[in-house]
Amino acid sequence: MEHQKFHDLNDETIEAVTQTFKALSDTTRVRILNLICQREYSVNEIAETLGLGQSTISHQLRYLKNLRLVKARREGTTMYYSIDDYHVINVLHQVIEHVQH
Amino acid sequence: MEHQKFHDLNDETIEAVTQTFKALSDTTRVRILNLICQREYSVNEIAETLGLGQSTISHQLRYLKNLRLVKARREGTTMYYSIDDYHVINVLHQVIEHVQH
DNA sequence: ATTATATATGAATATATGTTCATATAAGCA
DNA sequence: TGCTTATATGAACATATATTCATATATAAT
Repeated sequence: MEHQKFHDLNDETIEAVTQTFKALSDTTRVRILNLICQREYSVNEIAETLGLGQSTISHQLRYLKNLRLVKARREGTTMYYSIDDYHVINVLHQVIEHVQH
Repeated sequence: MEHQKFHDLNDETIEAVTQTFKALSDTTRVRILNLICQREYSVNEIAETLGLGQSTISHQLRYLKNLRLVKARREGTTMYYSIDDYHVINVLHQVIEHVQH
């Protein structure tokens, strides 16, 4: 098993790595990402589906959008959010499956 | 690209997943894991190599040990720590490489 | 038993983070 | 313009978290 691959990590790399994992370390954000990886969802759809407040979802979507994990599309007054970084989603799914087995 | 695999996540799964990512969302813990994936290290070796206090390292090693990401071996008064969960280390390395490219 | 070395632990502190509330902004329609 | 709907935002609050300091524990050696 032991891969033994050691990385010389500079400060920027470390920051980027921990920032990515931080995005996946909150239950609300994980639930949002796991939901919208099916299809795009509006803010209200997400809030209703997850049973959380509109403001909470909006704040977390901004967080995820700043990290370019999700992207937004406007249609009238409605904003549709979808996944922008499928590599990170892949990592999320890996850990979900690891935990479930 | 789009995998479209949606998981029905119960509360326990979500907690376990976010807990795993939380372990990887701190710079000190990432540096510890990245270091000891080469070989086992003592607490002082880790502290000196990373330029951090002994207490800081010890606290974080306990954290990682509780999650069974690392394991400890005693030799006299010295404790040697090494990786216990290579699947999680693999995830860490994936993200490191993703960030670096 | 005393001393030295290595590690662990608990309390305290400072900082970071997530949610809520109230309100602001933006778009569509009468 | 005024009204409605959808979303975004900022401030406030409560909680979580990482580090530090002082001290405790554990093992070994003299």
